[in-house]
Amino acid sequence: MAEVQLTPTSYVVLGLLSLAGEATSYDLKRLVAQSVGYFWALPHSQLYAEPARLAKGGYVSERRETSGRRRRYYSLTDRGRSALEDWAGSLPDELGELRDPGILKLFFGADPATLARGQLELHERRLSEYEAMLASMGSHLPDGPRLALEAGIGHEHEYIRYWKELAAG
Amino acid sequence: MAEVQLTPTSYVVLGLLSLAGEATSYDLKRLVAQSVGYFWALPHSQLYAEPARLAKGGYVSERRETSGRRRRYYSLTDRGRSALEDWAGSLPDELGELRDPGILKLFFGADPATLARGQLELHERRLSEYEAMLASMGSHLPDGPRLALEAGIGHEHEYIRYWKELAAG
DNA sequence: ACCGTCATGTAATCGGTTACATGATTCT
DNA sequence: AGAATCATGTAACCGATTACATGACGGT
Repeated sequence: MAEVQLTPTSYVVLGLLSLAGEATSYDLKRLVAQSVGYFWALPHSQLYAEPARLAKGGYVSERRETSGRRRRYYSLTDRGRSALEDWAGSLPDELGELRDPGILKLFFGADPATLARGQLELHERRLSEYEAMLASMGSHLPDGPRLALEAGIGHEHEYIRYWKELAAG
Repeated sequence: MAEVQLTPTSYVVLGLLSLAGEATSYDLKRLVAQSVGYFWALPHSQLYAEPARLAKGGYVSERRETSGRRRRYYSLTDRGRSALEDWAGSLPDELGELRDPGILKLFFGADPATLARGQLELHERRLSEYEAMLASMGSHLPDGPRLALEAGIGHEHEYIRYWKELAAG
């Protein structure tokens, strides 16, 4: 059982497995797209590579179909579940960064008004999507995912406030 | 002159060189720490590797001291300046992601109130830093950097509003 | 039958992170 | 003189991105 480093990607996989039970990489891909993906996306190739890595470390177990597609089904081991709980139960060591491509361009000389109008449109569209998600599934969403979605909505409001001011100027 | 892919890291380097003129990797390291670093950090090793990469692509030129420390001084070439302008002048193709470690933990089961109190403290500290920066250098900051800083401040306010609500619950 | 999209992966490359290393200054 | 920090890099590993590839299935 090799030593594998647990990255945020690892916890996304562990977390989704804890919600979904047994899942294939393709299942994970769809789950990401429908849930965390809106604020923490992963390319599907990672969802093939990462469970394999986690299996090496003993955090997940693999069961493989013997016929047909021979799909690999992954599920949490005790070790995996406990790693996930430790992680979720501890305070983050550091804050995230804004890392917004639009703000980076602004920093290095983009024209504020032009940029702002473009960004505004994108953020308004995204806010609508988030609000549609909340309206449609909000009530039967677990607390964590719902609160995370509300965080996303809050930040979209802030982006819109910000770019609107610049779009005017 | 090899084909090198221009990443956000590349544009940070190009952008800083356009502001600073000639600079060494160490100069870039200090510049990042005092400017973009607060919303888009880079490890110092990247500030050694990336200018070398950019030189291969003809975006920057290198001049090396012949005595003493034999420092490498980099500066923009015409190609580099024009790549930077093209980039800054075009609209970002896609929006950034929130990618906040705290929100990720929240999504996967962290206790909201406990987490919120921790995050709140960190964000309040960070907000103070940003406001101190704005107060001290705000007036003689170029538009781009100042607007970027204001974006950071706006998002910190939003984080504080958000976590405060959860900290109470 | 055929075509498109779904489903399921693998391979290659490369940027990024982490760790290591060491000469020069500055402070005590 | 010694310690600590500044300054300046290099090396190794590895996670992430991009591209390639192909069998299954559902609809026309």
